Amino acid sequence: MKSTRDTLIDTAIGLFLGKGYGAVGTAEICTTAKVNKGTFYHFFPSKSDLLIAALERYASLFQSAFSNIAHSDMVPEEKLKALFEVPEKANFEWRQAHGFAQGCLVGNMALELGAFDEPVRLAAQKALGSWRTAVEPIIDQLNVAGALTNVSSAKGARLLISMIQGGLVMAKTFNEPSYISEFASASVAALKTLNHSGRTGEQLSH
Amino acid sequence: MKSTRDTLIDTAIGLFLGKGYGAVGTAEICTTAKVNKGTFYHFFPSKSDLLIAALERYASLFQSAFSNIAHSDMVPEEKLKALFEVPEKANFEWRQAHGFAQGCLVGNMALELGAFDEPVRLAAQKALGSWRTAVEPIIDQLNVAGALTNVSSAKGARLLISMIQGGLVMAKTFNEPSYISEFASASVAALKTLNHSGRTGEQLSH
DNA sequence: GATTTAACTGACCGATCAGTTAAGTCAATA
DNA sequence: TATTGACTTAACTGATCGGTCAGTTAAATC
Repeated sequence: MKSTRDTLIDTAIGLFLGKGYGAVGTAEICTTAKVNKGTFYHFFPSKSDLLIAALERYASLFQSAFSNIAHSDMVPEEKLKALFEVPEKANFEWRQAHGFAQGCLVGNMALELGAFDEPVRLAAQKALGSWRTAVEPIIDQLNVAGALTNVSSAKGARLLISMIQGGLVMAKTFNEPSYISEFASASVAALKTLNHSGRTGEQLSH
Repeated sequence: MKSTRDTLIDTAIGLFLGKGYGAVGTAEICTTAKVNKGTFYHFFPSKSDLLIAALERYASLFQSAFSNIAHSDMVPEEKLKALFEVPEKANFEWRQAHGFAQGCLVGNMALELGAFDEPVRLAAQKALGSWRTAVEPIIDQLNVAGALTNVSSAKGARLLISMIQGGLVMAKTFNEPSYISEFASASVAALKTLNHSGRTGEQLSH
């Protein structure tokens, strides 16, 4: 049996994904999770703190998925495609169940609250950072395989996360999840433009 | 002297950009615009309708900027870079004034409300569509110049809008506007992967 | 100068908001 | 058996929400 705290977090992930933060009240969270108001505030000092816990769990879910891909036995180019397909699959399933694309909790919350709720912005920043880190090994593998030349793994991974987030915005706006991976195969060519021809061992500036 | 209606729209653009939709009340909009509650509802049937008017104005502002670039005398590759620099400049200026990156009203609202407020989602969809259309001539110019081979202008332009939106998510999350155009120069290479080698005059499938 | 119209006023409404309070349940421990 | 403290309950608070409404003002129209 899932703990009450975990139930609240999972309920929050679902509701915030579906209706955003502002449009979901604590009362709705409680009735959905079948928990009383006081129980909510026993576990979380505020609605905002629940959101941060939700962001952390959501982030670790996708971090695992990205990390599994990075350390799988696919060839690096296949890994890139698989990366884009993780959120795309989630959005297709969500649309099947709810009628619309969900986007990504981290991107959604960052755009809704990031400008004035600093703890939330930092949680989103940490989430995207963790995803970037999970993806970095793939850039290194492409460097080793010769597909790339000494591309900064941080910058290369950031390009991938940025492209995925761009696709998520398009997917949610057009209610079309396939926009997420539409340009997955274009990402390799984009990465190649980041090629760095400095001496081996030299500190990268990016 | 700006009309009361226009004042409300401009005020809404600023407030919704800064704090999102849910976190801004009609009372705050009215006091900021120095307008009474009743006056607000004389011009707009609801808060949501004001948002849609704000989205339309915001969209046309950037549509003009993109269109001007497309029809300027720059070489096509310079135009691509200039495209990314429009929102980047806006975000730098906003951060200078308010301490944080604003993102983009269209992307922000699409992610916050797009899942359950269909008119807003459609307004955002229309906005992104108008930007895509404004950008399409650049793809055609790259085709003519030989930098691209028969790339679908719709798909190419969508790649650009998608990459810009991705950069905007990164910029707002990390409060770092330079992330918007970080991969502008990588976009040409990405566009080239869309090259289509079908017979001339053949209907493109995308 | 009578009438109509759009612009505008500000008090007001019920609903809902996030969050609080205090009483009680119950399993683990002493 | 007594005590403890994590957990749960449900009624409650003051503030704020989006939106309404009866009425005022001033300029245009006849």
